[in-house]
Amino acid sequence: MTVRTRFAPSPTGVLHLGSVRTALFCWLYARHCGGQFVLRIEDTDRQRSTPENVDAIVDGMAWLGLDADEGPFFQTERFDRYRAITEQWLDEGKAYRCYCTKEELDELRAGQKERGEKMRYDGRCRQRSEPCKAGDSVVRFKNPLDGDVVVDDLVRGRVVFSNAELDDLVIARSDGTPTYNFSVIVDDHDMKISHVIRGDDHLNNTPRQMNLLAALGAPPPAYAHLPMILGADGAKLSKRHGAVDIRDYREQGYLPEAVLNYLVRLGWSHGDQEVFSIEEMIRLFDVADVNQSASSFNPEKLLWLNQQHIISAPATRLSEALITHFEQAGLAPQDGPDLKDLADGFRERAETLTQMVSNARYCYEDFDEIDPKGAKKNLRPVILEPLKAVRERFASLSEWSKEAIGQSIEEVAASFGLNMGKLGQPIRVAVTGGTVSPPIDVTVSLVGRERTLERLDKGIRLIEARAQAHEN
RNA sequence: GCUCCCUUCGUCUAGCGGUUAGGACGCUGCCCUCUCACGGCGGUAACAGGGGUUCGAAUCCCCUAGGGAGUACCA
Repeated sequence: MTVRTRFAPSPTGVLHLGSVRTALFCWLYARHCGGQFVLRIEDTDRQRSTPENVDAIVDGMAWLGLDADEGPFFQTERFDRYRAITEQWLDEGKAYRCYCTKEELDELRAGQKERGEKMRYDGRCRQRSEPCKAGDSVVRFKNPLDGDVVVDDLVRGRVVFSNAELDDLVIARSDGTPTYNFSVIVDDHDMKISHVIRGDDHLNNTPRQMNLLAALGAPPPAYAHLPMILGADGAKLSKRHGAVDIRDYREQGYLPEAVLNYLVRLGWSHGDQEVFSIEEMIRLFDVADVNQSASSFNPEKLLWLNQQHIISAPATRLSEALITHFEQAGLAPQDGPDLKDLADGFRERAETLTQMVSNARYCYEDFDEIDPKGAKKNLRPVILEPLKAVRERFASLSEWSKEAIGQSIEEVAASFGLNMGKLGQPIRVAVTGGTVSPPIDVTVSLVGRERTLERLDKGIRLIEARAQAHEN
């Protein structure tokens, strides 16, 4: 049997961390098994579905690299198919029209609630024989009255539901459109889905769907219900924690492989391993290894993983991802060093790509002012002559390389009886305007000769002015 | 209310009858060091509670508590 999984989001919201985790597990399992992954947009709720949300889903999946083998399919394009089955079931007596009004149903539920009973439709229209003329009607499925439905869940184990707990659910609204549980099973069957991998919140729907599938004469797929992801405070994932558009993570400088790596470790593990490449995830992941308890979103760990992936990513990969962040920062890559060199110089000190760009700003743009504290501490008269000497050495270097630069600094420092720290930090402050940067040889080489000389001159003038002010 | 699911350090997790309960994030001490990082070596901190079963329970069973989901003409 070939494994076919599907990710079936509803475009009533954007693609967020929770839905991405579900998508990831579906995708990984399909890839792991050499099967297919299909994307299906469940847009039967026409009031709340929007084209913007469809874009958010499709774009988000593309950024993450969660490519579908089939789809996206849209349920709104399959209404004829659902209607045909509804009609057939009506003919076969597997479903019936229900004319109950909203008021009638509210009253029914209120009474049940008062008596402490389970709130459920009592099937009062089941026996109605005459094609009751008046008003709107919905179509309800005749759920079996007794017996059990057994779900052999891949992560949950065996879960048994009693049909007595289930009621006759609506499968077609009064406007003729299908409802969720119904369209899902028709599609899963038509699309030959072998494994339904979805959020825990659907476990309760599963017995209903299995009954529906049985009415269709279709064997049920394998089910795997994933534990939910909660917010950092243990409450339901909301805008406060991470239920934001997944594309925001791209904007904030996260690498998709880091996001996926973070997510795969929520509910799944492989020994002590924390960092996984996409290939490793595919090779090692199995839905049977997923655990059963909900987990909380931890932004710090995501950040750490992002840095780990930044550190290990090929420079070309980073340079491509960096471009959009330059635009965001109002910087032009051609105004400074090659992005690959930049990435190599800065990768160890950036948790995000946006951080990297902001840390490297002085490589692409001049700064107005030197950090006052750094200047006060490092640009002092004692360092004036060494700085001048370094400036001259830099000016006469035949080759502008990290090695040549480093050697120059070392030699000048030695000739003045200084250690690296005494000379390196003043250079850093003069050249970057701040006290933090990559190793000084790397920094200087990235800033470039022209800028370095200008900035050293500026620093030298500053010290001279200071010395003079001191004398007066 | 009813049905279903879940419960190991603050967080993510390992564990699948016998372990000094392991790893990771975070926090923290030290080392490395031209700054900041990265990295290395340590530290902090957990089996929700109560009953069983067993020679022996984090591991198996039951109860309680807590958390979550569903109970729609939402998905």
